[in-house]
Amino acid sequence: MLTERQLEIVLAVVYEYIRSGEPAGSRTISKKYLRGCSPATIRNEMSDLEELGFFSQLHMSSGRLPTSRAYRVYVDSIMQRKRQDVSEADILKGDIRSQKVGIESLLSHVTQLLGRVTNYVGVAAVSSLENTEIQKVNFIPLGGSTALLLIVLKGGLVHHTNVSFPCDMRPDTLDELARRINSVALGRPWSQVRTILHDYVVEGLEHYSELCRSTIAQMDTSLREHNYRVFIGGAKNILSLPDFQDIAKLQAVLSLLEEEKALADMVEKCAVSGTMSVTIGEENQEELRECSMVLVPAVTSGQRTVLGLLGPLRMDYERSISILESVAESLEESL
Amino acid sequence: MLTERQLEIVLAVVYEYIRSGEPAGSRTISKKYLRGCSPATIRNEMSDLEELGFFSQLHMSSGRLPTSRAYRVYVDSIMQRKRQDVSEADILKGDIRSQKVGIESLLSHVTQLLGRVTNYVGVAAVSSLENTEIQKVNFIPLGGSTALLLIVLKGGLVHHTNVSFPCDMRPDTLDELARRINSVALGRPWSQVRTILHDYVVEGLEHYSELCRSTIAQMDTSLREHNYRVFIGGAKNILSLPDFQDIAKLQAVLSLLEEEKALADMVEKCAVSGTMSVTIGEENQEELRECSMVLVPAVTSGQRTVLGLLGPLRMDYERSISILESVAESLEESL
DNA sequence: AGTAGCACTCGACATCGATGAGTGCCAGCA
DNA sequence: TGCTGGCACTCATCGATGTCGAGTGCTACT
Repeated sequence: MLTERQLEIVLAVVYEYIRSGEPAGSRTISKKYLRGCSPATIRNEMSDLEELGFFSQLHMSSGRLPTSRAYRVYVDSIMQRKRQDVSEADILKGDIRSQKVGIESLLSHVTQLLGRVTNYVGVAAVSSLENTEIQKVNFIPLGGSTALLLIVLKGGLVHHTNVSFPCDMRPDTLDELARRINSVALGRPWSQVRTILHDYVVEGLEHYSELCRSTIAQMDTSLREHNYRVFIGGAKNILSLPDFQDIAKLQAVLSLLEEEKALADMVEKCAVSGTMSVTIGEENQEELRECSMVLVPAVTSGQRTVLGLLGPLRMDYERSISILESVAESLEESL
Repeated sequence: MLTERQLEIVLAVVYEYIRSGEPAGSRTISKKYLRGCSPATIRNEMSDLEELGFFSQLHMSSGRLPTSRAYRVYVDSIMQRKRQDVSEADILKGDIRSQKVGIESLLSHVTQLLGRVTNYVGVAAVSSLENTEIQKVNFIPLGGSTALLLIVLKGGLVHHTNVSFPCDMRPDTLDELARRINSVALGRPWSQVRTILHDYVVEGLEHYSELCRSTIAQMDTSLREHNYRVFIGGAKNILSLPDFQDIAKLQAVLSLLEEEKALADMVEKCAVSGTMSVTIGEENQEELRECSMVLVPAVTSGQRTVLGLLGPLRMDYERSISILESVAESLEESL
């Protein structure tokens, strides 16, 4: 669809814009990247490419700004090239290996690290339930007909939520309920436990079956809302980027970062696909129109973990991807 | 120290600045607040007050900006006046009462609510340990010589941390250890448990005494770092305030919000004093030079809870205080 | 098809003057 | 002594104006 030369021009414009932060004109492209063509030729091609939706202009007679579509071409081309490792990778790995205090503080630390070295926003998420083996379920009576439900997952992740029962529960009733749920849940992921417990009535004891089902329903709604635990590190970093000097853009990004749900959705997609994902500008939802998000999955003892970087459209995709991959790698070693 | 008239002028300048966002000049003050005095008189007084450190000028011949010192006088004067309730208080109370899903999500919801109605940053913190009765202690083996330590506090707050032992532990050894710690800890706050378990050796069984002490030490360091669980809501709000159009200021605030430790320190002071605290501009640490923080303690079944608002120097102290107090009140009812 | 040249557009930047809010100071008045 | 009016001065803001340079579109030429 694109000629060889058109492709080169798109890549050059994107590259130059990422490098310098300023829209590239035909002269620059001709001098720096396509010495064989005169500026006038480039101009004609650029004009065509603008019609095709790869470039936009701030005003008649400014250089060309790449659109999301151009970035997409650029990123795809990066992905095909053999990736070289970043020199700083080793330092990062050392830093991560020296931390070993449980998955949650580790991930929180990693997001801050990612944010610091890239100057973008570091993101990490771990699936708190759906596909991770359950290690223990426990009820702590809170008085009256409510109790605290604790679920410990295999990697050491703890999920807790308040549940209420149709009637007051004595502590030993709760213990018995926990024992029954444990006998089913142990070593199984939630997705299985849910269906098994739903049919628990076959076991006989009507009373507990009923309680189990009600509890399961409450757990389920709570967990659907918080299926991923999301960590964010270094949101302040993007303030220093020239791309976010505009307060309105900042506001959009920050409001997204406070909406755990939206982030969880993006993470979910990456986790199920199991491959790196780069979503650029308009490919994202509303608030992230001006941003790109790079996400890489990490395989950690059965838990779905995802690391990511949120940066401006003109983020350094090549470096971001390298860093994320090497951090994900050392995370996998650590867990 | 200040004459009656000087005090009036200070209050008027602060009030006018909070209201309009622009430095007030002598003419305005004379016309709006001190009709009895001519602008010239006000000028002379203002000049004196500037020397005394209550005002500063952006440039020779701009109106006077109140300094932290002037805000302090203003806030002290507000506190003495009888406080009238805000009309929106009822709505807030209704909103809070309708939520009842455990302390953590409640606080998280409250911070967002505070942020939304005031356009400042809502803050909430709850002391996770030191002075709250412990309800249950539990170990979950994580394989090898490490385990997950779960501590459930009276209000339903869960604290968990990874602990490691000098040797591999069998699950039943861990259970026995938990049983022993529970027998001491149940119904007591951590501050007591710490000293009791430290002397646990008298009980006899050397092995467990040693394990207890080692565990205690690890819990202690972990808890010293995370003694308060801090919630933040609506950081995006301050972006729309004219006071934070300057990116540098924003950066300072955001970097503080990411530092849980610093916030915890402020909260701690408020919690132990048990009274409302307003810290203004320079009274705060470095990053908050341009901000004020209002904190109110809430008494919730033995747990130290603190609610707060972080806003610009010229925040509406009167309204902020009223809102915080009524929210704190309904929080106390809810728990 | 590719190139060179030329006119045109538009943002960035500096300059200039007018305006208006606000100050400091001084002399006069109760 | 304390207050007031008057006056000169300062400084930010705003709009008009002009210049500069980067970059384009178009046309004619090879």
